[in-house]
Amino acid sequence: MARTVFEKSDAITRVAEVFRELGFEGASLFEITERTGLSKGSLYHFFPGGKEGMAAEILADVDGWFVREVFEPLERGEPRAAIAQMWRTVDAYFRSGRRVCLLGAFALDETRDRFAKPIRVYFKRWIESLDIALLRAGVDAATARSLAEDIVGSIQGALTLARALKDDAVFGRTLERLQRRADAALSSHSKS
Amino acid sequence: MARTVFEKSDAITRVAEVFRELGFEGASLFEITERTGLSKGSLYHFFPGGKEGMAAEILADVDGWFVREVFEPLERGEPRAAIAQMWRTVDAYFRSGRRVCLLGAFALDETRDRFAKPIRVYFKRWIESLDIALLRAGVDAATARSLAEDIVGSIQGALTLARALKDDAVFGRTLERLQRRADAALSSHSKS
DNA sequence: GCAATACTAGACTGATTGGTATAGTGAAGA
DNA sequence: TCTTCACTATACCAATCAGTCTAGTATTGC
Repeated sequence: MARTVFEKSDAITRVAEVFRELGFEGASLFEITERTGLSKGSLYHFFPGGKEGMAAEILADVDGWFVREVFEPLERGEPRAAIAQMWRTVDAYFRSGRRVCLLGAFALDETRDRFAKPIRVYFKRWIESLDIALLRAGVDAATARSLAEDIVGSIQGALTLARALKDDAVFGRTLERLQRRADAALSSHSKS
Repeated sequence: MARTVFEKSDAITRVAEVFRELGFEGASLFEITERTGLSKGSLYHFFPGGKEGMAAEILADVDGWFVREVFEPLERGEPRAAIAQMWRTVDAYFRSGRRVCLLGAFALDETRDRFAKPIRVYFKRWIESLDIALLRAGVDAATARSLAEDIVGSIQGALTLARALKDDAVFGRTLERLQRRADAALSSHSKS
C-alpha cells in the first residue's frame, strides 16, 4: 500500500489550514486527519504536545514568517519600500481575504487564554514595527502611532468582514484605502 | 431548597455572555450551566432547539437589538444625530472593548457556515444603514460607501485588537478616530 | 543484506460531549 | 385544597473527543 510520507513543515502548513477553517475547538482530531491526510500516528509523531502543541507550533511558525517577511523589514529596511512591500505581502498571505488570520481568530474565542502571549506579542510587534517605519519615513509621532494601530486593526476587521459577508473584495478595497491613507501621511511629511 | 426561577430573556442574556467568552464550540453545556446558573433542564426548556437553537436565538436577539437601536435610526432618523448616537451606543454595547461581537466571532470559526445568513445580514445592514445615513447627511456616494465599510470593519478590528492586546483602550481610541473621520466627511459635504 | 531510524496506520481507552427522560417543585387559578 | 403548568434538577445515554499504544513499513547508513 502506498505510504505517503510528510515533512514536518508540510504537516504544520496543513494543520494550520484546518485550524484556520474550523478554529481550535472546532478542529477535532478526526477532522484534522481527514483534511490533512495525516494519520493520528503521524500527527502525534510530529507534535508530541498533542492538539495544543500543534496550535503552539503553528502560531510560532506564522509569527516567525511575519517577523522575517514583514516586521524586520519595517524595523530595519528602507521604510517606504518596506511599507510598500507590506501591502503586497499581506494581500498575498491572506489570499486577498480568502484566508483568516489565525492569531486574530484565536484572540476572539476561548483559545485566547491558552495562547495569550504569542497573540499579544504578534499584534504588538506588528503595530510597533509599522509605527517605527512610519516614523523613520518622516511621519510625526502622533500620526504614526494612530495610523499604525488603524492599519493593523482595519486589516483584522476586513478579514472578519470578508468572511461575514462572503465577499473577498472587501479586503482588497480596505487594503487600497489604507494604502492611500498611508501614502497621504508619507507625502505630507516628506523628508526630502 | 431555594429554587431560582429565570425568565427566557434573562436566559438569553446569560447564555449569550458564555458564547461571547468561549465561542460556540468552546461553550460546553457544562460550562453554560456552570456560568449561567441554569440547569440543563432549564436550558432545554427555554431552548428546545438545543445548543444550536440557543445560538440562533441569541444571534436573532442581538440583531434585533441593533436593528432597533442602531440600524433603523440610521436609516430613518435625522442622519447626523443617528450617527452621533451610534458612537455612544456601540461604545456602550461593546463595553468600551471589553466585550466581543458575537456575530464577528462566529464569522471567523466553523460556526460561520451554520449561522452564515444572520451573520451576513447583520453586517450587510450595518454597512448599508450607515451608508444611507451618510448619504442623507450630504456625503457623496463614493465617500459614504467606503467610509461606512471602513467604520464597520474598523470596529470589528478594534474588538479583535483589544482582545489580542488585552488593552481595552485600543477600542476607545479607534472609535474616536473613526468619529473624527466621519465628522470631517460630514462637515466638508455640509448641506446647509 | 542488515539494523536502526523515521514515519505511518488504526484499534483502543477513559473522559467529555450534546441531548433525553424522569421526577420533581412551587406559584396561580378554580 | 386540588389541579395545572411553567420551570428546575439530575441521572442517564450514545456519540465523539483527545490522546495512547502496538504493529507495522519504507528509507538510510553501514
